[in-house]
Parts: sequence; C-alpha cells; structure tokens
Amino acid sequence: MRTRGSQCWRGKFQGGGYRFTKPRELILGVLAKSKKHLSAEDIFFSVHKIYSNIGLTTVYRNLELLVDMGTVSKFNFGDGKANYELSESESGAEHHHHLVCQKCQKVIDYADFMDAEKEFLSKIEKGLSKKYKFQIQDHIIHFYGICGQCQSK
Amino acid sequence: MRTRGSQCWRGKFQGGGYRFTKPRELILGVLAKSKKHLSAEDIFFSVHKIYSNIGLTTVYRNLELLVDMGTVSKFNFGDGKANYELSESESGAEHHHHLVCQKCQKVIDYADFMDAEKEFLSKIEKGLSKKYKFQIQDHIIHFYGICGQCQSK
DNA sequence: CTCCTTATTGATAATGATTGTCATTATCAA
DNA sequence: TTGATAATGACAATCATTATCAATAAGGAG
Ligand SMILES: [Mn+2]
Ligand SMILES: [Mn+2]
Ligand SMILES: [Zn+2]
Ligand SMILES: [Zn+2]
Repeated sequence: MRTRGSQCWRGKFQGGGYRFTKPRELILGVLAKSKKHLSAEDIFFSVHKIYSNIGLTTVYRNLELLVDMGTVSKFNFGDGKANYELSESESGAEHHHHLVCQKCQKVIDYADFMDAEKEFLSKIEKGLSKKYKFQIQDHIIHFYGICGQCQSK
Repeated sequence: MRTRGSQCWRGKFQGGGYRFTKPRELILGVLAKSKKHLSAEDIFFSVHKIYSNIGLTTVYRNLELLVDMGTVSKFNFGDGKANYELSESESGAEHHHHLVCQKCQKVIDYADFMDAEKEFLSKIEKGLSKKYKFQIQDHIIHFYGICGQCQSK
C-alpha cells in the first residue's frame, strides 16, 4: 500500500464529497509519521509547529470525520482523553492490541499471537452474532497491568 | 457468596481503615441491585431518592475508592461518561464481556464462550508477560457493532 | 484563469464530566 | 460519652470536547 505523496488521501476525501484542505493533510501527516497513540492536543501541537494557524477545534472536527471514514481509530485508555491512531487498513500496519500500564499510563502495541486471536475471535464472533443478533463490526482487547519499568521500582 | 445484610461490606471498609458510612452503604446498595452499568449520575439519582442529602461529589469519591479496593469495575464505552458495576468477585456474577451498539449505545453483557476465552487468554497472557515483561492484571474485551433492534430499522 | 457556491476553518463561548477546596458533620476506637 | 479525624456536601475550578458564527478558501463551472 504505497502512499504516493498525499494524493492518495486527497482522493479519499474527494470521493466522499469532502475537500482536501491543508489542516486535513497535516493532521493525517502527523498521524502517519507517529507510531504512537496521539491525543487531539498532541496532534494540535505537532501541526501547530509547521502551520501555526491551525485551531484545536479543527483537529477535533477532522478526527471525528476521519474516524467516521474509517481512516482513524479512536481509543480510550482510561486517562480521560481520547487517543487516535491511523487505522490498520490505512497505515499498512498489522492488526494489533494494547497493553496499558496502570502505573505510568504507557501503552504498548503488540501484534503477537494473532493466530490464536484470530481463531478465538472467529469462533466467538460467530456465536455472539447468532445468539444476540448482534452484528459485530469491530473489537477492542486491552490488557491492563504493570509494565517492565514500573515493576523494577 | 451470601451477603448477610450489609455487614459484609462494613467489614471490607473497616478492614482497609475506612469508615462505613451511609453514602457508602447506599451506593453499594444501588450497584448491587442494578444489573446494568451505571454512571456516577445514575447512582447519584438512585441514592438521592432515598437519601436526598447525598452529594454527587461523594458518589464520585466513593466510586474511585471502590475501584481502588477492587470492589467495583469502571468502564468507558465511548459515550464520554464512565460506567460502573460491581466487580464479578463481589457480585458473584460470572466473568463477562460486552457488546456495545454503536447506534443506540446499549451495552449487552455476555458470558458465553468463556471456555474458548479462557484458553485463548491463558495462552496469550503467558506469551505477553514473557515477551514484554508486562504483568497482566486485568483485561477488557469489547465488541462494537449494531444490536438486533437497531438492525431492524 | 476567474468566479461563485458552500464546505471548512479558527476564535470564542458553552457544555458536561470529573476533581479540588474547605468548613461542617459523623464514625468509631478508646 | 468523647475526641481525633475520616468523610461529607456545597461550591468553585478544571479539563476535554462541542456548538456558534463570521471569515476564508477549495474546487467545479464557465
Ligand atoms: Mn495501537
Ligand atoms: Mn458488564
Ligand atoms: Zn509503567
Ligand atoms: Zn442498538
């Protein structure tokens, strides 16, 4: 999945009847570069360095749009603010889940054991959608605990 | 796990050096009675009916304490407010997970397929704690999608 | 390229959930 | 019963997120 310049993103916006604006380009740029989970404020500051006109409101608005478009994933790790990352389909990254440290709030991505997970999920999703008539679109798996650094203290 | 009156709870508080107060008794009472996930405000209103002196601040404070004590579990289903339920060890309820409808925000508990889950988790937790030196204490599994009622619309 | 429609922006105010302050009250060990 | 002090409740403050609205700029038509 090559991204030739940002023309790829332009098309995604225009295909949906949206305009491709500088704030949108820059927000996506920040998300694409960072391999971490960024808050709206994080993104605002990053963009602000190179485009000091950006408004925090615009960041929120576009993150919401990007989540709706399926381009960005939104997470709540329990610290009161939402975190965003490019969704796997966009970033070319593997599907992954999260380890959340309850001491330092650090979040570790992991993509191991995905075979075991895939097997588990396909089994369970089928059963659940049958029993509860629930059409599953997505899932979240978070493990909470203590990270290595926090253990040695 | 019988709860003879509320003496069981009294002991839990006093064991930790805390006092057993009326607000605490009533908050736990509401949580124990309800089989749903309640917000702080929900709990406030429920308690308020029978004890109109209660303050919302007190509800928040005690929910935090109860979460720290492990008596209550706190969830974020993505609607901006936290939800609380008696933790399984307290309620005697089975371990369960959640189906979250993205249309109507309804949350369905499910406790099916726990064998498959147990197998999956034990496999994965072992691997993760080894590879990432991460000491897992808890996990959350949420499925997002469309509930039966919302599908027929 | 220029013009025009209107989607989008950014400043600002508003909201809603949660937390901090502090004087008053009530728990419970002695 | 009493006293030390944990806990409460009213209130103000904070923090993340949303709503408003006039000004701006994207991009299709000509
Ligand atoms: Mn991630
Ligand atoms: Mn539940
Ligand atoms: Zn840590
Ligand atoms: Zn629904």
